Amino acid sequence: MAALDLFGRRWNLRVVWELQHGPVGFRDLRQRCDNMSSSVLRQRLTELLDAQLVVQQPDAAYTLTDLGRGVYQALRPLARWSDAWASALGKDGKD
Amino acid sequence: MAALDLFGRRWNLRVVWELQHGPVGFRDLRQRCDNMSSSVLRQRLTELLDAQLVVQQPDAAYTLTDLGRGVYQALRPLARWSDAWASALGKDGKD
DNA sequence: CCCTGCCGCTTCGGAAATCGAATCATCTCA
DNA sequence: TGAGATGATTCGATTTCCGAAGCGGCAGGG
Repeated sequence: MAALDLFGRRWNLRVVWELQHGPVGFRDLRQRCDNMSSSVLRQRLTELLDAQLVVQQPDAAYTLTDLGRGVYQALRPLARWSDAWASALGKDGKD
Repeated sequence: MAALDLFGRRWNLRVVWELQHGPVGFRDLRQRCDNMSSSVLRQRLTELLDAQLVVQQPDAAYTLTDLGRGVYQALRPLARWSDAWASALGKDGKD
């Protein structure tokens, strides 16, 4: 249940999601995340570092740990579902 | 990506998760969700009703739609991962 | 050396989300 | 009628988030 708490915070899911592409620097990561607030990004990264989902390389770039890659794997069904969700809303939700 | 936005809100993941057990009334649901704020629960339910993940039965109890059950299915890998996560933190994180 | 530019990161004031307790209207049962 | 439960709403206080400015460090060029 701690997972639902960790990922219930505003950018954590997104940060892990964006980190899939490999090591990314702070400013790059911020841009990938829709230019989210740098203060919040730092806070989220601290949480993810603490949760051992992310590590910081010697060159200061952030990257997923094995654990973090596991999250990404576990997130893929959700991504697949979101497609079904989008098409379901598109079909009968005439807004 | 809209999914990451919807589920990036504070209790949405948890509410869907708790709704898996079947139709639940407002107050019961609130208790299951760690006695979250009733105002926020109402807000989240409105969002989930709007997203067609949840419907309200004639007796006013809330329950998942097919779409909502799909989310729960998509969430199960994440739940399985969280076990691995917990044991990984338990092994080398001596706190 | 000094200037410019990029980097990770921090600070801070205002805005927005969340909390939590009180409250309302309704329904049921005695 | 009166007590108790329900779904739902309101509102002030607290927490979180935002976003822009700025810090120190580290290159490269003049």
